Order: sequence, then structure tokens, then C-alpha cells
Amino acid sequence: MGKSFENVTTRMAGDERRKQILQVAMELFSKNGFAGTTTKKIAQSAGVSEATVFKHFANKDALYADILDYKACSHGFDNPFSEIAEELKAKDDFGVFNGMALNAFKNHREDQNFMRLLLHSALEGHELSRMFFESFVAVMYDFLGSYIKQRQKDGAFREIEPKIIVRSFVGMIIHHSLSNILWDREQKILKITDEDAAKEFATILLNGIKK
Amino acid sequence: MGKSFENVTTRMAGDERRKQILQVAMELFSKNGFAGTTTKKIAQSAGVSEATVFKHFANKDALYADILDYKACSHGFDNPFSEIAEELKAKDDFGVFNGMALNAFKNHREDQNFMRLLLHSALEGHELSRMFFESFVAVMYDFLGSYIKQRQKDGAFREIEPKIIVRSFVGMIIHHSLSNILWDREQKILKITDEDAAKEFATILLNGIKK
DNA sequence: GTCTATAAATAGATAGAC
DNA sequence: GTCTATCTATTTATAGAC
Repeated sequence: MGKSFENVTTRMAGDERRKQILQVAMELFSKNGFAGTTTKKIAQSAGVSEATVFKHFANKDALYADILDYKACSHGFDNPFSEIAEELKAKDDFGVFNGMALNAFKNHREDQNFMRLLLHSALEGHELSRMFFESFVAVMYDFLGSYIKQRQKDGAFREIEPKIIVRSFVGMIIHHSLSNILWDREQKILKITDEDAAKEFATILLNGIKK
Repeated sequence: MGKSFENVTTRMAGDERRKQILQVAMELFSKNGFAGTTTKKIAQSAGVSEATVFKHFANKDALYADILDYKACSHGFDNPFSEIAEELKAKDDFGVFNGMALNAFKNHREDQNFMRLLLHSALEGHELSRMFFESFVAVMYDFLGSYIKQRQKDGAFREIEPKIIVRSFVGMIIHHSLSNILWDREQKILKITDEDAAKEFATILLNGIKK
């Protein structure tokens, strides 16, 4: 019964198991939503009993809520601006918007489960959605909005309400990702690549707003 | 036991009751999704027993599926082009895009339940979603795409892949509606009116793609 | 056409052994 | 830390009376 035997059992350190359950739970919640996912299914997918799930999480709600923390800490979405720092500094407008779009597409592709989870939680009116909206979308509007304001002061962009410009560009991006995630998963129907989309979206927007 | 007594009872003609159940079911499904809506709740909201619900519909799945037919027949979304027939004919580009956006915003606002239902069903991978995609979104891409092609031939628009232009414009529209439906219901946070959004979206797009 | 009553299955959650 | 066994409430669905 020494420690040397532990690695041949199926036991996991509490934190390890906890993470594993969160992971499979997120996959299931993202596919089937909160009400459509049973604790039994979560337990089965994690290879443990339901009792074990309820040892780690007080109840189903707590498990669902914890997924946000897990995602936010593990990686969430990368800071959408860190990868275009140079373009921002150089005021390379095409680089900024093209880079933002490409970056977003990449994140959305890698995190389809999280995207789906967010949509589900938004429809369900869950706290998760509100928190994400405030912590991420609002930041996006602020940051991109202030870049646009700056470029308007520079005389580069026309005087259109910045938040509407942001909404139009974010709209293009989200719709492209969502179309692929929800309806056209293999891009078999419309065949619009991320690269083409990013390039043309940035071009259309910039021609649309520049003086 | 004559017919003259029937109108004082709570009985309804079969078709009447059927429609009523479909109506309340749609409202509930749109709020809570398929798994999140119980047949008991549907029955209660319709003011009948569960048994009555199952007399009208073989099972919960059939009820859910029938909602599409009901919506498609009752009004679905209006033909998005009938209201901008004049602008299309006159090749009034701003009128076309501004009108399409305004029309879409109006429909989405009047049919928030159906929008939510579609999103739920898309996430759930339901047939309803695929059918809608093919019958509505594809038509949208075809029709607007061919208008753009024509205007490119006319030399009015630059030679950008039409389906990407459509995706960018549809993206702006859907995102605006969805933002309002999901997160900013009273437009208290971003305060972007439909009229401003339509005008600026159309302006940005047109400046973005015209020669 | 609608109801009450009830069946059968499944849901979330807990007790207590190991 | 995990399991088996079990409890209770809920869920879908049906039978049969009116």
C-alpha cells in the first residue's frame, strides 16, 4: 500500500480528475446545451461514476459555472491585440484589420466547443454569457473603437460612429466563424477560406471608412 | 347535447387547438431549447393536459419538427426582396442594401422567438436548421450574389468574389440583430439604432466595393 | 376532444463501504 | 478518491373514462 502502487490504479489526483471532468463536461455542454447534458453522460464520458462527479462539484449548476473559470484560466481567447501589436504601432490599417480577423478565425476554429458553449449559454440566459460579453466583447469594442477614433483624428478615416464600424467588422468575423461552425462545417457549400475572408473583409471595411 | 352548447365549453376545433399548442411550444422551445422544454410545461402554457398534447402530436420530436411547417406557412420571413423591388430595378445600390438591412432588422425584431429557435436548433444539429439554411440563407446568397455580379458587369462594383461580399453584409446584419436579441435586448449598452446601423452598414459596404 | 390516473424510464443527488 | 446501491422527483408517454 505504498506510494509505489498508486500509478497502476485508475485513481487520479483530485485536481487532475477535476480538470478531466471539466474538459469532458465542456465538450458535452457545447454539443447539447445545459439541459441536454446529463450528469450520467458526463460521468460515463469521464470514465467515473456519477457519485464521483458530485464529489468534485456540488451540483450540475456549479459544474457548469466552473467551466468559465477553467476556460478563462486555461487560455480563454488570446488577447486579440497582442498579435497585431506591431501593426497597431505602425498604424498599418490593413495589417490591423486583416490580422484581427485572421487571429479571430484561428481562435474560433481551435475553440469551436467554447464558441458553441457561449452561444448555448447566451440562449439560455446564463451568467456565463453575460460575463463573457462584459469581459471580452466590451473590451473589443473599447479597444478597436479607440484605434478607430485615433485614425479619425489622424484624418485617415471618415467620421462614422466608431461603435458602428466595430459592429460591422465584428459582425463579418463572427458570422464567418459561426457559419462554418454551425452550418458549413467542412466549408463544402460556400468554400470561403479564412484567408480570403480576412483579406476581403479588411479591404471592404477600410475602403468603406477611409477618406 | 346539441351543437348549440359547444361554444360554451373550452373545447376547440382540432386544428385550432393544434395551432395554439404549436404557438406556445415555439415560445417555450425558443426560450429553453428542445431538451430544456418539458411537455408538461407546454401543456400547462396551452391550458390543456399533457394527454391532449400527445393526442395532437405523436411525440415531442414530431411537435418540434412541425413548428417549422407552421412557421414556414404562417409567415416565415417575408421575401427579403419583395420590399426593395423598386430599388433593385432602378439599380439604386444604397436603396437596395439599406432596404435589405432595414427589412431584415424589422423581421428579426418581430420574430425574435423564431431567431432563437433557429439558433437553438442549429446548435442541436436539428433538421430544422439545415432546412432553413438551404431554403433561406442559400436563396439570400444566390439572389444578392447575382445582383452584385450584375453591378460588377455594369462596372459599378470592384471584382471581389460576390459570395464574400454577401457574407460580409449578411454578417453585419445578423450580428446586429443577434447582439440585440442575445445580449443587449433593450439596446441599453451600445445604443445603436436599426436606422443608423442600416445606413452605415450600407454606406461602408458600398464604399468598400464600388469602383 | 379532453381529462384523470398511471406506467416506465430517466433525471439529479446522497449514503455508506472500501 | 471512487464505487455500488439507492432515493426522490421529474419526464415522456399511454389507457381508458367522459
